[in-house]
Amino acid sequence: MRVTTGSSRVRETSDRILEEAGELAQERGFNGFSYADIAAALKITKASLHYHFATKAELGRALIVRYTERFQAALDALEGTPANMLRMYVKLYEDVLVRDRMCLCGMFAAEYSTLPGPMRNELRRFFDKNEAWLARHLEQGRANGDFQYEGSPVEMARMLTAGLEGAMLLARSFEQPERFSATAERLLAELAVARRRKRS
Amino acid sequence: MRVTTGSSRVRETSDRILEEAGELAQERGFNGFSYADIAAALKITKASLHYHFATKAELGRALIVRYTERFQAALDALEGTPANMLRMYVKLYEDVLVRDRMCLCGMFAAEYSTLPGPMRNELRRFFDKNEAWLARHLEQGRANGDFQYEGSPVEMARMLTAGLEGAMLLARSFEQPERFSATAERLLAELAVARRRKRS
DNA sequence: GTCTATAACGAGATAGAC
DNA sequence: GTCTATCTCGTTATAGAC
Repeated sequence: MRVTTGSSRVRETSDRILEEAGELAQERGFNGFSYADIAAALKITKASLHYHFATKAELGRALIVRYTERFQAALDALEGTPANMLRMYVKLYEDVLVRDRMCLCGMFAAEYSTLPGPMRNELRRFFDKNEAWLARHLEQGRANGDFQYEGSPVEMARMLTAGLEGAMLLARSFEQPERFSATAERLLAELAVARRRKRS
Repeated sequence: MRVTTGSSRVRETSDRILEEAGELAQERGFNGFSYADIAAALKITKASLHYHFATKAELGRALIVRYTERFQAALDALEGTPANMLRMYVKLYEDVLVRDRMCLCGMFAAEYSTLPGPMRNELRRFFDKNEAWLARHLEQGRANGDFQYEGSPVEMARMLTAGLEGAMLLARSFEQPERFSATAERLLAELAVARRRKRS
């Protein structure tokens, strides 16, 4: 069994496949890229791809698992007050968008009805993890005075996720990443973060 | 030239094509259905479809135009106070979702990078019209006391659209339409509608 | 306006040599 | 683990008869 660290210089082929497929999926969606696209980019054959990921459904599932792991790792690395952590959370989305990509899972969510079952389940796990992280910090933020809002933290977490995913969708359609930032700011303002900042 | 009214009993073939294609597109996306699907549903041949819509890009564009017209007509039919009109606006989205469909344009927005140019332009027109309607009534609502919010009506309109489109995406992925309603309620609450209702 | 027939291509996937 | 070669099927689109 090989040790796989994030800093390994020579990447396994399967890693390079996931990397390339991930980029294509975030740009065009699961139904918007093919094995031929990946093969051309990596200069290997389609047959070789099938050695690593027998079916596209399997590849798709691996993409979500990997994306979820990385996202979770990024969240775990965040530190600071709840208000600042929320700002950094939004920044994670922005970093994706400026590269002309969508959140992988937001993309797949749109294609939900055409996705194979295993991918659907993995997709929900991503959003569940997101919701849990957000709800936790929204709750802490309300407790320590960073936030002021009505309703449950979970409800608010779902509103934020919906707003951010939707804003990415629209910003991309207008090819104006600024639109995302503007809407994200307003969403955070609803938590009374910005509102209190203006009054301080 | 034939008069086309909404109540005509015998529909033109091109109308029936748009109807069926529209349903397929709202369920599976533009890249998720084929001429074969439409042909099978309408029991005509693929070749006949091409007589009415020479290319799929043309069909796609017609779908957006039609959807935009119908949506605009539905908006124009709304009456009442700004607060009530907003509630009915949300209801329009809900009606789509309970039939296991997405907003056609929210769906296409996700596929934006794979859409032909003419479809992209038409897509933006839909969202522009939406934004204009929302901004107008958000402004009136703030003037007459229905709403309380900071920032410009356009900013708020964009936040609402993003939130509603995103909420549809997520509700469908969890196969829980209630999720949409809950998030929509919270979004409206941010306009201080529900908040004041609770306190009255 | 609808049909049959078919072209031309790209998709996911497999067999089997190296 | 990667290759060549091939299969099978689905896709958009067209030609031409009726």
